[in-house]
Amino acid sequence: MKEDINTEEKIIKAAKKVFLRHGMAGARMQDIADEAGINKSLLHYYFRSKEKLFSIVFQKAVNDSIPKIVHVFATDAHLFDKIRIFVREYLEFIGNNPYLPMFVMHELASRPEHLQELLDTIKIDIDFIAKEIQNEVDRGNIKPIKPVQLMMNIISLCVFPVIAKPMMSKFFVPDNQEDLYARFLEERKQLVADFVINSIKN
Amino acid sequence: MKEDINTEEKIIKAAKKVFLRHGMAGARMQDIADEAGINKSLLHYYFRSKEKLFSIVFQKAVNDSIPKIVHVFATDAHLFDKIRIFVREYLEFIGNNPYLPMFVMHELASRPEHLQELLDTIKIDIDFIAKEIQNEVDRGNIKPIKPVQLMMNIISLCVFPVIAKPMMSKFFVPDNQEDLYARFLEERKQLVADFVINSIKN
DNA sequence: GTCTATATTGTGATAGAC
DNA sequence: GTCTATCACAATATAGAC
Repeated sequence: MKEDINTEEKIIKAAKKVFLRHGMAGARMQDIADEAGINKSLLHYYFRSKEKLFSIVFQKAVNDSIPKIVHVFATDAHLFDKIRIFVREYLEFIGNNPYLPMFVMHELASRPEHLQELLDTIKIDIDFIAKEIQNEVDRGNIKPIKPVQLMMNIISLCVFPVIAKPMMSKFFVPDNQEDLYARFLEERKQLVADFVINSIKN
Repeated sequence: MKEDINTEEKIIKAAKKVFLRHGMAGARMQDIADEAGINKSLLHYYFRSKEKLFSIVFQKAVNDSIPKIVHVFATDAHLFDKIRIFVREYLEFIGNNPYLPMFVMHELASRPEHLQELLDTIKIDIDFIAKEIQNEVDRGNIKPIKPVQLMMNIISLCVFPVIAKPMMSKFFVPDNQEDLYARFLEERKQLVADFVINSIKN
């Protein structure tokens, strides 16, 4: 059974769920306690304050989501294959964590001064990806495009449709059917890579 | 001078600024009053409650942002030209209202039950755009793609880089220079349309 | 470690003078 | 219409028993 995990882990898991759905300002310590099945004061016993608890969740969220971008590109496959694998894996990951990107971006936009330092602890190297793309351009293997722009395009095509679901499903899916949007996203695991590769191949 | 506008307008303008940055839960009535240069109780005199004031701002935000998507496509230009014009105009619009898309999406994700009814008042017809794209596919003028997927791709490529700025600028722009990201976005007014058209043209 | 009870503060909302 | 003063309650945080 899952009841065996210790209280600290239970709290963090509950806090993650509540913070990701409602953000720092919208989250309630009572809701986190309820979700964890414990008393409110225990939250303060384990973590001094709401802010401290939030920091841990936020840090975890960033650590979980950002590095996912890189590891596929550290292989020696062909660029197009890397793009295909990345899109499939990243869409899978976001599909399982749909609130994560919006949470991080909303908090960063809402109070950048509090959170910039937390971002600064992240070490991530995208230069080697940029260099690989630039090489392909220089060799004439793909159409000219700035590496960062291509990277941004790929990430945009993956992330946006997931975070925009509540807005878009009304207009894009007849009768607002839940599972239809899920299928719409599923289709994109193949479609997005094709779309990108079509655009840059010579 | 701008001081001539009446108090009601001043309040709505201030409320928009504060709500868009911090969301419903993060916004403070005191901050809205300060921003409008008036007293806190005046807010309740003009608008009964925070929730009421929020509804007005949210409704305006949706009305402002969604219909922008459509009007370009109601002309009789070539599809590729429509895409070029749309991308340029929409990126210009979002550039001037960078907090708007995130605000709407965060609120919708955070408390869909409260806001779905506000969304329902929006009447918008994207069917004629879908039909036009489908026609181009059927005639073999562009590569096969589902119209809604193409539309989603275009919107993703426009919106995401703007709302993700606080997260992405750290990794995509050396030394986190403010104006460099602005130039990065400026480039996309040309690049995004090229990227899309390259991908679908036969 | 976990609970109940309580203190403290923040914030939306109202009353009433002008 | 606009202000000052105040209320009422929600939410974070702490004290102290067990």
